[in-house]
Amino acid sequence: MKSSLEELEKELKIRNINISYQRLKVLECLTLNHCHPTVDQIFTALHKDIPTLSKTTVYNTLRILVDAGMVRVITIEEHETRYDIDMENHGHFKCESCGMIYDFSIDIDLLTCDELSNFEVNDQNVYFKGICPGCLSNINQNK
Amino acid sequence: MKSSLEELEKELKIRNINISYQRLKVLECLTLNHCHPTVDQIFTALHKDIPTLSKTTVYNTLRILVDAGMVRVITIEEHETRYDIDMENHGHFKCESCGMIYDFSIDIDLLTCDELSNFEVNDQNVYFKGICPGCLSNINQNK
DNA sequence: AACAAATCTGTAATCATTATAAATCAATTA
DNA sequence: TAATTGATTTATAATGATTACAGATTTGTT
Repeated sequence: MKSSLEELEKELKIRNINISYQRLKVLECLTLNHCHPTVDQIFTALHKDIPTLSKTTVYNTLRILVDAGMVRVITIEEHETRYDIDMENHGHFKCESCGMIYDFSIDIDLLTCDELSNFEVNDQNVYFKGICPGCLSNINQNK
Repeated sequence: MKSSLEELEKELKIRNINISYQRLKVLECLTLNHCHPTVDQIFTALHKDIPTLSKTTVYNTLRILVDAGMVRVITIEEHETRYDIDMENHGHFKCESCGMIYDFSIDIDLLTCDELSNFEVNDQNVYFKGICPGCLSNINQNK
């Protein structure tokens, strides 16, 4: 897993994205916390280190990273856009009780769908919702 | 497939939703056009028959239907909420060229995911994006 | 140091959705 | 039929995330 600032710089250079402190920090934020943050969460996290940071910069940077294929957009819920630096194919589960988002692996069989054999598939998203084990046991304890 | 207004009335009664002309028409619109319409598309389609219709009513009705489990929300794209009356488990493919949304069947294997064995899964959405066969052939012809 | 190009910032504008309150409608009773 | 009650619909205003934009700042180059 790539994590150091130097490696992130390389990743940007490969994709012809100019380097800036803000861009590196947004990338670092996504890399360190694989928590699928929202724009607000990224902004709040970085604002401590970069008091002058503008939310517009966070939006702009994320658009650049998404367009370059380094980051994917997650829209499990209406009005809750999140960002994920893990481009490997995987599913997202959102707990409707605590709001936490979990990654899970998905079967390659899903990809080989006869019906779509004549389609060019560029992007795949699998979103589940429900209750996570932690919240399930809390609910049971309070009974 | 249920389609007549009478059958839609029954469906509403079963779920303890009071019947109104607007509610029936929204339901009918979703039933006749399995095109996963947006709020605007529903509003525009019904406005011809119901000139007094308010967009707020469309929003309110859809919320009631979704809460009752008769309709599901589709959020393939940010800022493009669509509604689907087909509650059977299936995937959605959106063509990035023509914007059309296609249904496709998904494998039951997807559901039996070991990692999520301790999770309570209440909702599953599979969203693909790419280019549909029609747009692919257009692109090839124009080469 | 000066210049040009890119990036960042802050504010204003946009647009879908939600909140709210008054108007309308439907059903019931007198 | 008229009055009453409750639910639904409507129109408008408010909200909030995102985008547009223009000026300020930074960076790299000569």
